Amino acid sequence: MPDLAAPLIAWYRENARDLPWRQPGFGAWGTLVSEFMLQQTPVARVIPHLEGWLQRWPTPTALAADPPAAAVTQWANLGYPRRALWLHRAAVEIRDRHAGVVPREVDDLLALTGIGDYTARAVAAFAYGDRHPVVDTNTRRVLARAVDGRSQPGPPSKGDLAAMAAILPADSAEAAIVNAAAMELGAVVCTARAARCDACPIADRCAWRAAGHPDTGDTRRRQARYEGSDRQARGAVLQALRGAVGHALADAAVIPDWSDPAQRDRAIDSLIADGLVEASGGTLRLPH
DNA sequence: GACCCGTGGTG
DNA sequence: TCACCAAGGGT
Repeated sequence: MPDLAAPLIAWYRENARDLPWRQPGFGAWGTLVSEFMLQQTPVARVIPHLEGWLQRWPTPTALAADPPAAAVTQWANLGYPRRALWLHRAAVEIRDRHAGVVPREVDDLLALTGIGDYTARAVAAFAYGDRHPVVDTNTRRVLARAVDGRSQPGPPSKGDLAAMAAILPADSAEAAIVNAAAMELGAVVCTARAARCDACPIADRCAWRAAGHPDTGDTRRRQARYEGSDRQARGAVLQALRGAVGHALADAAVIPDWSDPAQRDRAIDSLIADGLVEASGGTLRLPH
């Protein structure tokens, strides 16, 4: 396999975007919060929310001292509000199990609520500088193209970590840069729709480009339609409860005019099951 | 491994 | 317009 690390590092040093979590001394808690927010939410939408969150809760212990409702409200419209709940749970776990310090070991990070293969290694590599493969959707696409000669990656698998580990330099600081560079390249150059191969630092050693950019098919599952979905109903319920800041709402007063009453009830039940909503005495509120 | 989970920008 | 896409993770 051609050396991908060296050109990636050189390109990243010249072209990396100036993002908040890349500031020196941003800290492991800041990194952890940003990674939670970045799970399936675009960078541009995360940035405006990050500073306010960290100002309100500068440490895991500070967040853990407030009720989950505060986290879900502060989360605002970032989407997938379960992440706010899980981030709060992770903060409690960090306080109780790690004396309020974001752990450094991947296994300890993986044991926290809401942290999986990507986020655990992102924190260990970017906040603590340790040598781990970090694989997100951008990296998977870059590797699928450059190494496998495919237009899109296959389904996520454990093999993704090994594939990334195979191109990491021995030095841990350089390895962290290669991880970040692969993500960055996928985000701004080797994008899902129209790859800008003219601006790519590894175009001369890209298997996909060498093969003439074949369309090798797309195994990804189609995202379900949002309009009319249960997710939309859940979102509407939660938005109503967020607006009620703290106090409970009568069950019947929550999105009363929803076109599908059965779907409304189903949404509320599933939110209760997730722990995002509390029901008591015919009223609903965010969890305390 | 399949399916579920929000929200908004974009080509 | 509308399907696609986004620094994933839990069940």
